[in-house]
Amino acid sequence: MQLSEQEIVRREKLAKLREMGIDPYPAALYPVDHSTKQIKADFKEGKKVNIAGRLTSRRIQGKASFAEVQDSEGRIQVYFNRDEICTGDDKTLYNEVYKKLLDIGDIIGIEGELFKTQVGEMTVKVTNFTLLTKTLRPLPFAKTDADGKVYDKFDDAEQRYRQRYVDLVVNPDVKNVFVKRTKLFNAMREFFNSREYFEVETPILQPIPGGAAAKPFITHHNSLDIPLYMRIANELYLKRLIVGGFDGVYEFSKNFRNEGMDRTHNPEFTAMEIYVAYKDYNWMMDFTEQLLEHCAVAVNGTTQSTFGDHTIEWKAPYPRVTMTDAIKQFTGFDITGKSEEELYAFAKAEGIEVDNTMGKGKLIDEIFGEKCEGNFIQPTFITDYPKEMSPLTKEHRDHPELTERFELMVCGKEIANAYSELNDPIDQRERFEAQLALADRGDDEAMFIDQDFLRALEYGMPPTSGLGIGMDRLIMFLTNNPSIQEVLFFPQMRPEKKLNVDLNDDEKMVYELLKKSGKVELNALKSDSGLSNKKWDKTVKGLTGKKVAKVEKTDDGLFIDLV
RNA sequence: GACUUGGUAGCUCAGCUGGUAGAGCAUCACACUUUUAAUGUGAGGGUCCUGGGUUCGAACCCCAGCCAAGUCACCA
Repeated sequence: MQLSEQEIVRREKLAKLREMGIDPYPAALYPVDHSTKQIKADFKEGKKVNIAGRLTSRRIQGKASFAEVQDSEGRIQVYFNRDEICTGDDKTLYNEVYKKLLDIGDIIGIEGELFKTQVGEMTVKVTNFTLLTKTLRPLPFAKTDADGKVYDKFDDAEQRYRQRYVDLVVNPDVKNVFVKRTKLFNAMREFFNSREYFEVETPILQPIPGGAAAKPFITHHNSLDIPLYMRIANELYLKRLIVGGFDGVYEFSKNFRNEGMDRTHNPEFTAMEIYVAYKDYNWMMDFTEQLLEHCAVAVNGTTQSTFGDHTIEWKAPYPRVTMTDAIKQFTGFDITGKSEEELYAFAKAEGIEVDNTMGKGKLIDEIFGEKCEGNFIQPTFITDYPKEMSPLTKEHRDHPELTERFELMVCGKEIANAYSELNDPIDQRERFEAQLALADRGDDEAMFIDQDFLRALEYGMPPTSGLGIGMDRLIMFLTNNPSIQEVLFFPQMRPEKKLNVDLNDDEKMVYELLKKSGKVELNALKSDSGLSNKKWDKTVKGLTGKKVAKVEKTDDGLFIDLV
């Protein structure tokens, strides 16, 4: 393994500590009794505290030193004074251990008492300290000047995502996004639980991937010797539970879709789905806007949030616009009663990319997606989707071509999708069959037929309304992050390629020559090798870099030898 | 999948027309008892993403590839 200079220095310090009888990774608990936040909130001069955290900066001035310690809630300044820490004649703990063997990033425990410096900074005067964990790699803490300007912020997206642990340690704003994420989940649970809806878990490995139109990941179960799919949605399982007699069930479900990745799509993502018996989609719209107002306040303390240039107002109620009206509003075209041919011709004329695998529903969806979707910035319910696009949704009570479905649009993106759930088992079977016909026509996302789900419906599901919310997207809007990777702890990345430590062919050849010759003058070996200047240079650098050979400069010239 | 941009020290970045690889912070050494981007002096630290090519000579030019970000396409 190639170590940088700083890593080598830290390993040497580690060994030195052990020689001195200091365990750099002690087993015993450290009796923390204050967080940095508690100290600042309830500051009393002279109060004794025990804190623990990482050393994030140091300002050493001879016999005294200021440093900062960061725990999970923030930072506080600590003051190390040689004669306070080392009351006797032996000044080793300060001079050696603190000044020379500790590094920025190390995790230490501090026993001390509170005071304010001449400048008024709340500070812990250290009376004793304990090394709790030595860190072997330098952590890239940023520095902030008096004007609040940040220097050397660790902000390369690739490095931050690949090493999220580093990102979290050094970028408090990043950590805050994830704190808010969890607040969002907690707020939703609280909202549902207070209404006595029941949190459940349903299978992630499914024999039939249902409940959405998407490409699944496929895996294989060895004992059963069958293919299994990772779920693309949990809808059909939750509805089975409504059949089973629960009045309201919900689940935060990790879903998996084997599709493209970009700043709004990760192969695994989290949805929340809730189903409530004896309700319809009108009720669900009221419920949704109350839910989101509640969540916005729980996360940000206010009903408003900022996303890019937009200020989003989450306060209920939200406007409700039918899809037909939305299309009429933005294109002037009335889709009511139009045939597939007429819709196709209109889409074509508007310059929308369409092809003949598309049925009526998909054409309407394309027109809406192209011409309308992006215009809805403030939370808006778009209602009454075409039947063909909604195979799990009850037919609209007044318009047989439409369904009782809504999507909630925010900043031109869908964040929620809800129906009056289709509970007519015969209609449901026909809708699945229509999906099969679409699949035959070339739509590779059309749904499979889930016979067991149909059997469940045949036993009778009460009228039910269901809602799905894309949790990742919602938290993006609530934390002003345009990229899904910023709201996932560990977004999917291509694996890092491992460095090749084996010798390549040229290096092997030179290695053999060197083995025969022993220590030899550099240029002589170069001509023996027959390599070009560039290849020679690469090869020798490769060998020395891998600690196989070494180059020495003496008065007689440059020599190379095996290590 | 297409296009654009980027990949140089632990971090953030500079690097001219192709001519010995730079800065700040970090690290190391010395000084320094209330600092706060501490300060002063000195030192060390590099697979310039990888592999080819052009050239006397490549971080830089050319070709191929890898990784990422952004835009678009596809897609909830």
